[in-house]
Amino acid sequence: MLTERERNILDFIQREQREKGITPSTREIQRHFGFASQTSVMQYIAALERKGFLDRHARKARALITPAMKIRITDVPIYGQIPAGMSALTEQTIEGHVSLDARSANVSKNRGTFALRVRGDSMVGAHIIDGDIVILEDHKELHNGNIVAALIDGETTLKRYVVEYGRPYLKAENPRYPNLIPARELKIQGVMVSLVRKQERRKRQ
Amino acid sequence: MLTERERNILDFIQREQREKGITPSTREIQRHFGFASQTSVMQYIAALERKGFLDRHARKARALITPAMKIRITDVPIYGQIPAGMSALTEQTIEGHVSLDARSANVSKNRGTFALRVRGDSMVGAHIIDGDIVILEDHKELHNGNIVAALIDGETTLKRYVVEYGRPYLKAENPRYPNLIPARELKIQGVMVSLVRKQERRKRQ
DNA sequence: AAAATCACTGTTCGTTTGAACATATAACCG
DNA sequence: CGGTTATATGTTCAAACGAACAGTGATTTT
Repeated sequence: MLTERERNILDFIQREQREKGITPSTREIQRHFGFASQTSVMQYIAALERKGFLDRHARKARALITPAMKIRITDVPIYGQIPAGMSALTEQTIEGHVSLDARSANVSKNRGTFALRVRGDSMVGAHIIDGDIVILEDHKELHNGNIVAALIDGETTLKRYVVEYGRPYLKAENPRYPNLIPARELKIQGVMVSLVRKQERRKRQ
Repeated sequence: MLTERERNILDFIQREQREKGITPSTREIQRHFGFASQTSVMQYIAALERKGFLDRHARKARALITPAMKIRITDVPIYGQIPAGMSALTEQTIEGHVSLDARSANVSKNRGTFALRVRGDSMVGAHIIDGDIVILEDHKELHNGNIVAALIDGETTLKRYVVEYGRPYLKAENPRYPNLIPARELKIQGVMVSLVRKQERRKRQ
């Protein structure tokens, strides 16, 4: 699959990355192997990329990516409270981040993925408790029975989206909370795709 | 230790590295934060380096190194069923992996961290349901009330560890399941530290 | 025998990138 | 009030870097 030279160059790139933390530039590779021309390296890199052993960002410096580091980790921002309209989401309102691999979080790429820290116990019936981090996606097809983050009176709440007799409403999964029937329009901010719970040490809940 | 701006910039660098595989250039950071001058970024990077939150190779492109990067994401193996004794954990019994950052998963370094896919509804009272992935740690101090994975009759079960009148037993968080009082010894395989739930699309649960 | 692949050289181009310098403002501290 | 720190702006420079083009020669494949 790979020629010896290609193998050596790939090894060098990976070793450099492990040891130095950054991938070598084409000229560093050139120097290490004693090439008189940098073009040689360009050709090897192109070959490695074509064969799928290397990924890269074109026209950027030190932008080689070795397959070892290609674990698909998604970085999801956690919002304490989502202000009116998804457009207003800025760095300022971010409480923190959760990072987890796309598969376990069941997130798709290129969808607006965000997270909310759950407050209160209005969703205990769906086994979502206070302090949980719920991961949601914008631009996702909304189905009956999905758990959603919705904007009600300028506040974001987590509820189950239910359509009954053709009319949608928001259902709390706790008998102590009322269902919300939208007066005019229902602003859905995201559909729940997964949940992360950090277990507290002492407290029993 | 760090100012808010410094923190934000460090976060951005780490996030970019995880998502794109390469660290951002100073001008990319500049653009992201809307600085009019690239010098601003240089100052922040110098500050972060001075304070020990960032390492770098001077005069090289994209040569920022985030020391935290290397430890942040933990790769946790998911076991379908843990066979007798932790020593017997092999690759064969691994169902998959979850990767998430140590902070959100609240895992410590150098502890045996592993995950279990929950089967059945014996822990619904603790809001842990069928299909959930529970992340546990071996070698963790065991406290009264912790949720643990324990080995009972060659089978691994998830239960709450309760000590009453000086005697430990395993409590199911579902009235339909009996508590387990250990006959001889209680083999605790891990203490729950966090939970990941993948929300199913159609099914309402 | 022609075509393709492998393994290079030498040179040029233009962008990307880190670095430096001078300057400014607002907040806080003693 | 002066000194320090945090937070910037605007400009310039040189080095680093990826990319492209036009070749050469040896080996292997068709």
